[in-house]
Amino acid sequence: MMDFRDGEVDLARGDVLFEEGASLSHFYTVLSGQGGRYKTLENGERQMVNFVFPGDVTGLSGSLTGEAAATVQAASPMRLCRFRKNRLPELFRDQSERAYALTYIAATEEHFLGEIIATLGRRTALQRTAWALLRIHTRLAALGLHDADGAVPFPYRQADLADALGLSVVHTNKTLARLRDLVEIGSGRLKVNDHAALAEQALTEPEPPRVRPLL
Amino acid sequence: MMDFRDGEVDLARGDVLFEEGASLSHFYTVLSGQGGRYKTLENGERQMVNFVFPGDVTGLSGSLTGEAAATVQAASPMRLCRFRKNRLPELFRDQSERAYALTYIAATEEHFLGEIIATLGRRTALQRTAWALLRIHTRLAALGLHDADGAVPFPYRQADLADALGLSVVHTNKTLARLRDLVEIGSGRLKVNDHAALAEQALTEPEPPRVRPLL
DNA sequence: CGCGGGTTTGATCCCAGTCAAGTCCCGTGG
DNA sequence: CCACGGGACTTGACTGGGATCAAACCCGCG
Repeated sequence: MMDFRDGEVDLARGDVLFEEGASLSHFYTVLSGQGGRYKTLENGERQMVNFVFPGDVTGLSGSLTGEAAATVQAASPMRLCRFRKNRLPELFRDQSERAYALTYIAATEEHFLGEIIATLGRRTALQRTAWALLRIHTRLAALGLHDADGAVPFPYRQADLADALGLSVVHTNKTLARLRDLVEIGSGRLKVNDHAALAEQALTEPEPPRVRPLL
Repeated sequence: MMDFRDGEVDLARGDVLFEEGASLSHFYTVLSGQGGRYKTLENGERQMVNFVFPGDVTGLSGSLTGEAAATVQAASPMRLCRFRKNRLPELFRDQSERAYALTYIAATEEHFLGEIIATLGRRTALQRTAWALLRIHTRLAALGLHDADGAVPFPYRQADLADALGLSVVHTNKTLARLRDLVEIGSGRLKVNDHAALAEQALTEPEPPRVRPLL
């Protein structure tokens, strides 16, 4: 019935959607493009909390708690659909299925974050890297974003990967070097040559990709 | 109006509420006691995803996605209130404010997890430890669980802390030793002697404790 | 008194961080 | 057309924080 959309937003690579600590009057779903969600520590270092892919909802928790937990930045040109925060109670009242879907998404997010925590806390650089590349590839492929040879768009720089994995850029590079015949990264694409071998490096089953329902 | 509660659950120290991977027919709120939410990796190591304190909701994401993301285990005797998963749509339909509150809680959880990720990814052992102790103390104190000298219940073992911080038990111990005049841990209690100094070690402002609304 | 779980401490090792040079690639301007 | 400059990626040498291994130690309990 009612349409809660409130316009679309276009971002260029490097544009910031919102900053950590900002109070948000909107939240968003990603229509296309990829980005990252960062926290910045006192000393200026960054930690990427998660990648932002098409279909993801972002800024919801920031809308609800009144303060964005992290900065969202585009890694490629992005297009997002915008929703007004203050119509959220209305949505919950009038469209409970959609509200349910929204909560489902938040719950799924939590699930992912748990895996990231386990990875950062307990896995070696090689395992983390293999795991992350596999996850990224699987999720994007599940969204249908792969081309004929199974390569998916990958606009991130090694520094971004390092921020995500909790590693230094130098060591990230050296680790990627060790995976070079399993994985090809270049000109904005990521291609996995040997899924099984990569999974073995990650030392964890691929665990089917859990596509999220769109809002 | 309608009451969605479906009984209470009592756990003894060490009891498992549910295991990672289980499909949950219920979710819970914690009435009293403390626990931990763990993931177990292939190699048998554990990573604590977060601590479970009174007022927390747990198992919600597991209910929604059909599979618990982690194991919840009691670190002290616990009492929980149980809710049926399959009445959730009903709740969303008939009591939108409560549904909203539930989503709010999930969002807050996400916020916390983001901080944990940043800590695991970028901070040193000393920073992590100080940060965690400070967080724990602040949250429990905000719940009113402190006694006259400001000590809060702390049923966790050093091994639990190590699992939470992504450190080895040995190194956790050595790090705690370095904090010994700032913090007293013993006989199930945690007391912070010098808040400011601890915060300095954590290298991050305490950031007021964000009490969560009960369901 | 002996046993077992948790804590403490020391010695040694190694993974990943840091520092320091390149190299490669591309866009800009002379 | 080529020289220059800057950003990302590589690679090597060295260092250090935290893991691992190995012993005690310290209870509370049967």
